[in-house]
Amino acid sequence: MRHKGPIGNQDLVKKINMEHTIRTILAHRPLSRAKIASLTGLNKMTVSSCVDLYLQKGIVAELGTTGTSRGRPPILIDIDETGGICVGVDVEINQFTVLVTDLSGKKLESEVYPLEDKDPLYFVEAITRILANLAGVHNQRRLGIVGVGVVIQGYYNHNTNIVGFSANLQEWNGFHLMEELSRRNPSLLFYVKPAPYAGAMGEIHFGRSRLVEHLVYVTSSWGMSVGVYNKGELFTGSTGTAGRLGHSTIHMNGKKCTCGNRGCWEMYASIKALYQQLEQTPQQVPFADIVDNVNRGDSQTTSAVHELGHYLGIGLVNVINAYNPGVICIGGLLGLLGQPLLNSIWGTLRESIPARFLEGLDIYCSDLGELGVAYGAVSLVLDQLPGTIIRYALLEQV
Amino acid sequence: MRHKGPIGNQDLVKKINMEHTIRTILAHRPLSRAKIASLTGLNKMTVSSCVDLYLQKGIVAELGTTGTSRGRPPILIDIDETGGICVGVDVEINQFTVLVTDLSGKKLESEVYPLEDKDPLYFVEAITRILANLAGVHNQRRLGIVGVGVVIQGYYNHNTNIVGFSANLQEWNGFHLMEELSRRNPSLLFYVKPAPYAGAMGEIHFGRSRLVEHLVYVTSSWGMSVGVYNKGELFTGSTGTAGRLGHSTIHMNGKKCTCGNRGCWEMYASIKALYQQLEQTPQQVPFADIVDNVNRGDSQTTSAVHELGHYLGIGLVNVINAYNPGVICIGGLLGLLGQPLLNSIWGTLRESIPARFLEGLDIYCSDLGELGVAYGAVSLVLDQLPGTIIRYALLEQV
DNA sequence: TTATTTTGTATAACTATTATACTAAATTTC
DNA sequence: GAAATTTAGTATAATAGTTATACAAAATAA
Repeated sequence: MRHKGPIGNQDLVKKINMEHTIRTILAHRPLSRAKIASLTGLNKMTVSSCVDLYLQKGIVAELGTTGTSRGRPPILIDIDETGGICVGVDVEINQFTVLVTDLSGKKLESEVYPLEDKDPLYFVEAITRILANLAGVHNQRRLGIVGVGVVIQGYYNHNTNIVGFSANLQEWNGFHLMEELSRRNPSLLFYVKPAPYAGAMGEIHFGRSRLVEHLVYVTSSWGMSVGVYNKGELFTGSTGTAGRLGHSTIHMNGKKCTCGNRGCWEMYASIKALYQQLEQTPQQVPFADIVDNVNRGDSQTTSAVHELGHYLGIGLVNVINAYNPGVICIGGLLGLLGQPLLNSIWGTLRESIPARFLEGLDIYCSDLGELGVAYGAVSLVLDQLPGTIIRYALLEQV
Repeated sequence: MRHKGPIGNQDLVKKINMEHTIRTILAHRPLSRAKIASLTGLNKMTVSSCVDLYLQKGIVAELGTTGTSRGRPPILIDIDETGGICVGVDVEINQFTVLVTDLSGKKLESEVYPLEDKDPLYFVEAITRILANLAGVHNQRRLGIVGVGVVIQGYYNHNTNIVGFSANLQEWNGFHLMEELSRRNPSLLFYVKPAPYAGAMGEIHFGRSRLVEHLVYVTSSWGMSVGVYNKGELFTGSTGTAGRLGHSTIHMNGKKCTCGNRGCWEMYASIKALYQQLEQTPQQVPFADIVDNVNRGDSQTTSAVHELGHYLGIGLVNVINAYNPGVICIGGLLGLLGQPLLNSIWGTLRESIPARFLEGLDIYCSDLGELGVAYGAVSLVLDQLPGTIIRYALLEQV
């Protein structure tokens, strides 16, 4: 059992510096070689050699000079964002959404497909056809499909690559999703994550939390869960179920939950709980109407949302104590409730946690909108993009 | 704001391979050069050159040959565990314990000192004298004091290096501990962590969890808190208060807590709660007597411990959902309650979490005994030992 | 005694970084 | 308007750690 991490040699050195270079370009583009050198601390020549490699492979391009300051004008380098596409797939109960972006994350197209059959193999076959079609349409792009992020209902065991437990799509339980996807699409890279994890990653790449190191993403569509982003990566726990807080106990003698436990957070603070409080169903009152009612100031809805925020706040006490995040993002349908919900949450937090533990904490509602989860799926690809690019650039032959 | 991680050059390569070498020696000592090469994947010559450097500096030594298999007998290499000392300091309310070990973590000596003055400067002056004395006593050791782990009451902000909040030693709140320690001991490396974090690290280095990747350490001496170890490092959160679960809500309309919140876990599952349940105080009945009573089967104590385990279990539901650990270790005084407590915990867990989320989970009571926290302090030093050794070995001049 | 096996070293080739010197191309100054 | 200055980028040779090859050392097996 050998010690972790690659061994040190020239290949590793090259890889590391190629990574510094591409990450810096991605973060500050467009950029001159000189600027890359000063930002990374790399030697000018090292930067030139890395950039040359990327240029050769057509991954970056020279944009020409811009004469702003004095001295020889810099040649701006930029990634060719049209050189490949990212695919994000959000699998819901009755449908799945496919979002296609360029390498900068800019949306190119999105489409919703029905999930006609709950059998996961149906999905695998369907997405395989869609991906084959996308590969054809975008075949002039040098890098093709750089990765496919798949956001699933339920948990995902990253050790076994098996769908762990999906309350909404029971047929998927125990399915070897990665294996089936990879077998049918051997040239493609897949990244599978549960929705709250992808939500967290989405906020880091597309939301208000670009440079954040510690974020917790809270989401409820019907049940509830959270995703934890910590110092550059998702906190998954040993088998991929970290953040299953919908079933954490906030009221030990409270309402009986479907999971068998009592007083689960999602019995009080989920969309499900909100509908119960309103004595309505989504069939009777679509969630958009509830949002409208809150924004209009409807008293019954407002008070229900206030109560929801109170219970959300109680659970967030536990989130804050458990993870000590710098930022909490409320996503999913919950996030659409906006400021009224936040006000209520803060009221409860201030009563429940000494102020020193709330200092600097930012809580906001996601503003990624309807495609939020699909953007989360794309962010799984973007997160690995530097590695993908480097591997391509360092290939011996094209 | 430049991208994280060092840039790639030959120095880095050397450092990486020196690290592979020393970590492999530490993990499998004693070891031949050939074995190091095969374990690490490094080239034989690379291993030879790294080992030579360590030999030159006297950090490792050749033990001579052992002719087991056929072929030329290997020369065994081992670290000189007497080449330096680790110091661990456990600061409690009225006293502090200093544990001295060799580089393998073997205890050399330990001593308890009274904390005569609550002013943190008193402690700083006292430990400075003790360290100066230790440095003198062990001055024949090449590396001297390789590090000092300090375990404090309360939290510690790793960004500001200020003691965050200490309920038991209020005088320490806001104290620049690291600065004061380093100013007086400029040649020493200090590692400061709250007790539950050090507890977790101690289990990884000294306890039953050597190769564990995901561990949560739960401790109560009076209040409660947890430390989370995740994939090689402590999970601290953004400001170092992650794991403050003693004040997480398990009963939202429950007992009023000193923190202002209601239904905090530690109102039900801490040593404090146990004494309240027993209507006793530690002055009347030392904790050791409670442990004796449980082991003797005293009915009142047994039922109180059973209840404690039930409440612990409820909070552990939240721990399991939040962190998805592979191992939970019960430490501090709580851990002394042993199997009766574990039985009660498991009873509650099985009622509260579907079995699939408990699969493979190991829960045990720490068996590190009285010096457990002090060993945790030493483990903070051992955790950084490879880095310390490498820095020393790569120094230009001695 | 010889062949084989395994350990460890010596040597030269390889390659990415790096320091130095240099060219390129702009603005500022005189 | 020419010269000086400043900044960007390249060319070249030096440096240094890994690595492949060959080889020496020291044991067992045949």
